[in-house]
Amino acid sequence: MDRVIVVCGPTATGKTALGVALAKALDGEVIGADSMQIYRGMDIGTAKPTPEEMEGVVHHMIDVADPAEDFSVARYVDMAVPIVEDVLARGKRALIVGGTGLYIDNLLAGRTFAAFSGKTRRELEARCVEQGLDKLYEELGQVDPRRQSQLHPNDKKRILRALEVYYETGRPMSALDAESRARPPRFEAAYLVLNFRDRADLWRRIDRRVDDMMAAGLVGEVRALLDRGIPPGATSMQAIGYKELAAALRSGGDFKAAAEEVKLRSRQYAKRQLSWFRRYGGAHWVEWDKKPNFSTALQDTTAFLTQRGI
RNA sequence: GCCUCUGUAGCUCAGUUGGUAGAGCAGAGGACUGAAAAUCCUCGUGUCGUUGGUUCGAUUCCGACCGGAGGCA
Repeated sequence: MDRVIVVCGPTATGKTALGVALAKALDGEVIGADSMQIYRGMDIGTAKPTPEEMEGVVHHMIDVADPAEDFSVARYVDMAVPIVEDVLARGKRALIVGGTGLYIDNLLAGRTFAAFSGKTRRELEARCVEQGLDKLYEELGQVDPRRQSQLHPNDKKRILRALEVYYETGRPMSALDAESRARPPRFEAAYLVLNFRDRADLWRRIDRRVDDMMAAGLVGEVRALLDRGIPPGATSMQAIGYKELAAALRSGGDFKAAAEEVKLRSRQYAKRQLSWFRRYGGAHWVEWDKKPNFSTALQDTTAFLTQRGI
């Protein structure tokens, strides 16, 4: 079984830098696991690694989609699996680096995805407006009671998705899930989770990073996207930093207030990421004290990986 | 200086015809297998500004005082 190294953690904890340091130390390549860094032209707001920050380490799964197209976990897995396989086949270490837990989990799990048209989802959206979510929740109870029982009646997004999967594949989503769970994972992984010991330090780091992004011209980056006609409903425009500034640009509003909003949303996002990563059993946590110390972290993490036979 | 309004959860406020109070936001925790930087769920005791008075009982009524806002001078 091929072993892969996952470097994850909430936003602004230094995943990029540690990933690069580990890649250099272990002769590895980085495979990004970030749902927003995949979009071209979204650099500042996604804290995408610059060529200098990459320090010559090969990075995959960054800048692989246009902000106008809708990306998804399915496409991520389709693209990333062959890349990881290729990296390993060349005898290199594969470092999965990013903060999108869903992408990480699906890359490692044995799940495969059929292509969807998008038509079914649009129809379901329309029906949801006409008939109401309750009706669709009921309908899900008919076609996939097991999935329905896992979902809260208010969880519109997942209810629609479950129905979409059923109508597109002809099979209940819960059955597909069960199959993928039963399958062995594609890659065995060692998990490194980065965090700050004191939450206040993480908050400070996030605030400062947003200020830096504003100073680096985030507003201009968002304006360029809007000028290109990227619709507000695009998946890429769900990104924190982009949706708030796009709203401010449209209303001729206050960028300072928008930046504060971005800080707030980023903190809330970091909290959600933590609750995802806390589930990873056997993960090695790197907890920064005040600020990251990459040289000790490098020693510490390589020792952990060696001990795990990686 | 006088008059009016106002002071309730970290913030913005609601409310109690006198029996010690509740929303939104923030915060905390959780979920999460085809949009995920998305989406969803759970969690609300705070000298009701301070201090006297009336009352069996006051955050609620009355007085004084201390903040804040506005008006008149």
